[in-house]
Amino acid sequence: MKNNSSHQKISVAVDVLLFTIEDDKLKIVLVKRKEKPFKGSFALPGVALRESETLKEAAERSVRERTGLKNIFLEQLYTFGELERDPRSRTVSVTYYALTDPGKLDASGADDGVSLISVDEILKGDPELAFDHREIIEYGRNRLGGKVNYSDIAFEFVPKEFTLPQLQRVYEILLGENLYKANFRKMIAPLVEETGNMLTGMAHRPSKLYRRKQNN
Amino acid sequence: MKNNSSHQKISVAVDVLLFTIEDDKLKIVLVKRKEKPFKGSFALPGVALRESETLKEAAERSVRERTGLKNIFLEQLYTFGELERDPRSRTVSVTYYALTDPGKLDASGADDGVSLISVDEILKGDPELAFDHREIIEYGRNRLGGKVNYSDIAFEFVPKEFTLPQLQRVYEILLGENLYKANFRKMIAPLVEETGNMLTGMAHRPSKLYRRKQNN
DNA sequence: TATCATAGTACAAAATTGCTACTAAGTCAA
DNA sequence: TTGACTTAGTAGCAATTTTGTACTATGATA
Repeated sequence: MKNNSSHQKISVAVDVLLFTIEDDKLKIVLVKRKEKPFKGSFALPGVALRESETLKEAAERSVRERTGLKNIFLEQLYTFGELERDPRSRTVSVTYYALTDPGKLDASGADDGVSLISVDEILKGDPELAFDHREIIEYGRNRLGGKVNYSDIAFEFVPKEFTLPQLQRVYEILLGENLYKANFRKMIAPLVEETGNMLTGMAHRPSKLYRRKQNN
Repeated sequence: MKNNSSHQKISVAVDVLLFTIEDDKLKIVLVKRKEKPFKGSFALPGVALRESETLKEAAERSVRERTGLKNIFLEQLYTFGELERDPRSRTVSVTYYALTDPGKLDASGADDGVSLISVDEILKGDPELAFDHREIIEYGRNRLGGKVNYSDIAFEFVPKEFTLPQLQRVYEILLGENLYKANFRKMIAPLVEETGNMLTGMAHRPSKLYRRKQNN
């Protein structure tokens, strides 16, 4: 850590990958760029880091300015610093990933110009994104897949009260493979408790509603 | 990602946690600061990011300038951006961790002012480090512990030819717990192959030397 | 009221992990 | 030269976890 180069020409940006699951698909919030370069292309919501805010605060601001969401799950992902990432100037981008259930996102009153796009489609190349944002999303997608197994991130994608089939579907989408119902329930049982309510009106047998167990 | 703030007051540093295992202890390379602030304290080796280099290149440069080492294992750890990290100016520090076996480090002809310090001692608070470097090392130490189980980082701490007891010791130090010999060998067997050589002159039964299997 | 589709449970088979106890081999002291 | 010592390496069983199948339960719908 030195400060010998007194005139700094390197910009610091904070970009956010805001994931949610809707219609059984992993999706991400993108914004349509209104300026060059990549005018009209989709890009990750991001901000320039201010001197008076921490990295995480900048990430929270980015989410809030675009979607109105506050207090959602947010963790640092990776920092990208290739030379030609941004044609305007040398920019280092610290990325965060945020998770939310689609209900909160709908209710939050997001900007125009904010879209929810299927991550699978993006990774196939459609639509093409601005900057290196497709690669960033690919990296984030892989991280999510890894994190499912040794953390509780799956809960971030469902409402406070949820059914086990719902939660299992989240696991399956994040892992990209189907799970055995019986095994899934054994695994998840210590983490949840019944609310006493049922999810009815769905045709067929209704399922019990659970909530996340707090302590433990 | 915006560039509306044309005069950038935020510095970008790249700091490296260079770990090795020596005398059955996890150690880290620190340098003694020659300037204020924290003059005389130990700190992580770091550099200011140059406009013409990527983050990883800066990390490599930091390792090379201090220790002479090239081509060692290097991965990004985390980016620290609290407001008061550096009393001189707002500094975002992108950190990398590097791993090496102590043999390479000895042979590389490191600078004066470069020390190998026990990580356990540092985490206990002795010696006290400059900036927030103790917290960074704590974060890196935890990451190492987690990574052992689902990656091959342990191999980075041993020479090209190694014995299974040596490798097991590395696992034990990183995990902080003892492993059963028989299980360890079953787990590691698919990853290694015998070289045909033995490590002799050690008193007691000599052990076979192995190398890492390449493909697979 | 029977059928359908999904919710939820019981339980065996297979694989892995945890653990103990053994045999093997070189050094060193007598 | 030999036997004790200490570490290297292996065999194998017990306990647990994971994998998988097959069943029963329940409300909606026709």
